[in-house]
Amino acid sequence: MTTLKDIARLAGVSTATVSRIINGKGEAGLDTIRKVNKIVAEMGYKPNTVAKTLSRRESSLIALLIPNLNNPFFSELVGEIERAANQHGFQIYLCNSEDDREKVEYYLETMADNYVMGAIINSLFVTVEDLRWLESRGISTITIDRTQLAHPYSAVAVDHVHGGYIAAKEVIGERHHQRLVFLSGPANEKSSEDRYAGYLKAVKEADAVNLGQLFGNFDITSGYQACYDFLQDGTIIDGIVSSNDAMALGAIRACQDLQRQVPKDIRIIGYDNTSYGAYSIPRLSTINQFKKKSSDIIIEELIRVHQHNQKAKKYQMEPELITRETT
Amino acid sequence: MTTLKDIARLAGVSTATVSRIINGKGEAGLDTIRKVNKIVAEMGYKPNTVAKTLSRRESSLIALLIPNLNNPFFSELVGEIERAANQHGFQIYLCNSEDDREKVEYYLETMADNYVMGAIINSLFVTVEDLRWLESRGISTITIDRTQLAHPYSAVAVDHVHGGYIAAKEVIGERHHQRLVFLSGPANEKSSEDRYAGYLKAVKEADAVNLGQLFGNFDITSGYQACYDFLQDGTIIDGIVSSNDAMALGAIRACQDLQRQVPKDIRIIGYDNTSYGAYSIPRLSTINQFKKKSSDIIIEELIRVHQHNQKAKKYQMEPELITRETT
DNA sequence: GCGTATTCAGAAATCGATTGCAAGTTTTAT
DNA sequence: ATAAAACTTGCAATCGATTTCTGAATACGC
Repeated sequence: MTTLKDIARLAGVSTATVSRIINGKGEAGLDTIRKVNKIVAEMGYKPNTVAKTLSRRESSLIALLIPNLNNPFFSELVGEIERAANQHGFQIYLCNSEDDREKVEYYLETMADNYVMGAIINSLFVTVEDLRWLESRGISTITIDRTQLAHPYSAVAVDHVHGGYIAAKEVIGERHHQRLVFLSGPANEKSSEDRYAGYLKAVKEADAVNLGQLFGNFDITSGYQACYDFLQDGTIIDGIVSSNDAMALGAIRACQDLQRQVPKDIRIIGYDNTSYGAYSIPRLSTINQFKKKSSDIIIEELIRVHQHNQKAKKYQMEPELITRETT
Repeated sequence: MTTLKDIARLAGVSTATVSRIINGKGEAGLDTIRKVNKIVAEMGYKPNTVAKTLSRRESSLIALLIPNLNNPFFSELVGEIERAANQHGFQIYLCNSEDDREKVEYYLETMADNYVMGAIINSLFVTVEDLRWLESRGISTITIDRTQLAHPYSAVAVDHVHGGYIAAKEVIGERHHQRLVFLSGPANEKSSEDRYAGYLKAVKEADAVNLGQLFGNFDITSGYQACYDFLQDGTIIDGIVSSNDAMALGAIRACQDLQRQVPKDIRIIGYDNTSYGAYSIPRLSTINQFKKKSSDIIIEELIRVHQHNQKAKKYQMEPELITRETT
């Protein structure tokens, strides 16, 4: 492999000069620049990433900490973030926490070890102290959605209160005295609680009855279980507002198994707008979260804060109702 | 941060000695070992990953090249591989190629740049030359499934011919003169073609009629489209054998939209055993691929070949039929 | 023409490890 | 007791960049 040294030797200058020219830093004579650039091009020289990382104490990786990949919301998000990061010359360091504090700690450490430029955090098990620790290691952070944190760093979140509100309104429609349940994520999960707050507001406004929350962990099996257990004894309800699509899909299946028709007997709405909901039977109504747009914002925010040393911002995305067949 | 130098100074020995002790390499006096270890523990010293990578020209990353994350087969696989890699102290460098040759090239380069220890390859756009190039850069490779390559490196694959065979047999059952179509992945996709071969064998044995292949790209939308277009004009078929679960789910939805009952009019089987198929309406019969076991094998094979310099092996996994409601 | 400001470019330290070589010390064999 | 073998350990080079400091060369003002 060609190294900086080789280029320097061939151009008859020092490595310092070559480095400066390549990075467009500081000064250099016009003809020196031309000569060096020519040789760089001829040799197809590319700086060694690892050496660069070591000496700058910063890599071109962005850490992405998520609880799992089974939930299509996350897998789709990872894809979008990867794309957005790529456009700015960054790669993804995937950290799959499985909602396990030990794995979270492991990954926080390896993020620092690898001098990642920034970290995108989505985990129930990351504390404000963790974010501070990352900051102390020169790592910018941004939390996305589904976190329960109040912190001074960057954040992108959908307006979940509003999302829960429009979801519940869609399920209720013009009807009166509707009996509803809220299919929630893990207890203490902030975004889920926000949606629940919006749901409660809609319930109140519409003179409906809230039969409480069912708790799941965002995956399809947990949604199925929670609904099946709840409906098994014949409890009559009119609608289910779910905290995500996967659990809603599980809920549909549970209704089917218990001979409740969707949407005739029970109307159901999901949250996230993942591709599986678009082709389920019946097609799932849901709330869209603009994953693509959020991803661009996330990456740009990280770069903005890190490179230009500007202060962190909070972003709020407006959720959007997508009506399909389950409501 | 504590560095090797600090430890060396505190222990009153050279960095060389500390390095040797930490890595269990070569020789060291028993009391020196004890002393150094004590100080290492006291200071909570952890070697700098990047420096180590630079000097050893090998990192603790394993590259994972996949076409996308939308297909749950991949997202579930990524999760399993990540888990398996972690157990051996490796992390994942996620390379999402989007089946785009340019992105593949980009990632092959960055793999080398980052001195990844090994690469797990699943892409239609990687050539044998690419694998050779990786080898020349000291990167062990293993291809998984869905590749069209004959190469001398490691590989894990399900016996897709057999998988296609048992899938088709399940759809056909004991019936005669069945009219079937095969819902395929992209043309030239080896594993899909293998399954097709197995399918053809079963068709022949059972005296059934093959109406040909429909092509998709493994995502749910493409499965829906392909089936919808094919069935729209009233063509009568008895069964669909799909190359993956996502497309099968799309196919179910297409049948529903065209008033064909599943499994009464048309029986459908998927492939991969992803979680969405377990809760669809009707529940999807499928072929299981042992993602977890494969993931362990993949990581262990990479380590075996790389660290112990042993020759590459090929692994064949036997597929397993999972009967649910669509057949 | 001379002092000063500005450019340009190199030497050398640094980032934080690993490792080949050689020297010094201890063991073992005879 | 002594030569040879086997351990321990340190020096210094290396991995491949970045960056501070400094000196030389050039430009500029008057």
